[in-house]
Amino acid sequence: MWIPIQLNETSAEPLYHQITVQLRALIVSGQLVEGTLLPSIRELAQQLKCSIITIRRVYQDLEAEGLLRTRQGMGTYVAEVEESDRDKYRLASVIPAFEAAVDAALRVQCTTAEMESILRQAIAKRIEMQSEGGGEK
Amino acid sequence: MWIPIQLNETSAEPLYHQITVQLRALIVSGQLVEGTLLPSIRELAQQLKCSIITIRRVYQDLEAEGLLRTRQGMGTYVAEVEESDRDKYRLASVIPAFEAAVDAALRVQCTTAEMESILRQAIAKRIEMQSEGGGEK
DNA sequence: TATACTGTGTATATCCTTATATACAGTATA
DNA sequence: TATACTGTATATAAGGATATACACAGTATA
Repeated sequence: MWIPIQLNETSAEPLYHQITVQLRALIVSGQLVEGTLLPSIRELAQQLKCSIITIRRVYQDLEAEGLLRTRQGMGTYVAEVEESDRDKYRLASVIPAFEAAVDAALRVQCTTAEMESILRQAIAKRIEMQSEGGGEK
Repeated sequence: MWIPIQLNETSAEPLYHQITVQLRALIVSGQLVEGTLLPSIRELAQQLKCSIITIRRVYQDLEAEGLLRTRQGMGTYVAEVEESDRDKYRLASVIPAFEAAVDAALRVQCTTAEMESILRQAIAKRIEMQSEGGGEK
């Protein structure tokens, strides 16, 4: 089984983190449905040209978040998530990022209006980059 | 000269970074006016109970950003910033933080409306914490 | 039960970040 | 010019993050 993950070798962002973030997004957005059997750590390690221990770390981290379920000898599956918990998982990575941004803004006395304006510009910029880059990271 | 900087010893955030962020905010918000002579690296190191090299790094980083001006033997001053460049400096740390937040949000298919809602909640939460904590970090 | 898959645990190499000491160099002034 | 301040340069200690190899253990099935 092939998983759409793109690694940026030049980035300072660590391998395991790039993989975790992208795999989490695939699960939490529903692109990988509940119960799906993921590739084995050796298989995914081969696909991404990294060590199986790196993949194991990713699977472990996501299991700790409750997004994966792993059984020795059998493999790793996408966990079943309560419909009601869905948004909690979806936003678990988003909310802290926004809080950090607000912190930075408050430190330099940004007004609420300014933050909203900056947000709109950031969205515009990113949407634009997405449509340009196509499938790129 | 005393500078209002509070360090959180327990935090994982490195010393030099805590100092940089708070000093930058003091400058960029106008609480330290242009031309002000900052405490010497030895003086501030003593106040914050850290090495002079740590303070030097902070001054160097902020000088690289254009916020400080330093002269061997004389000391370190708050740089004069063009009124027109003021916002650029103010927002230099804010915009990347918002872009990172938007990236995280787009990865899990957040809508613009969702992001705006999350932003409002984050602002509410932080403002509340600020007023509770008084002068705390 | 042999085989060929799964995940697991331990031990380790490598690199980067953080923070430091200490000796050096420029500036002002008594 | 001696002194007492400024910042600077070099070298290094200590810790954590990242990534790995390799030997071990569970599961399914021919």
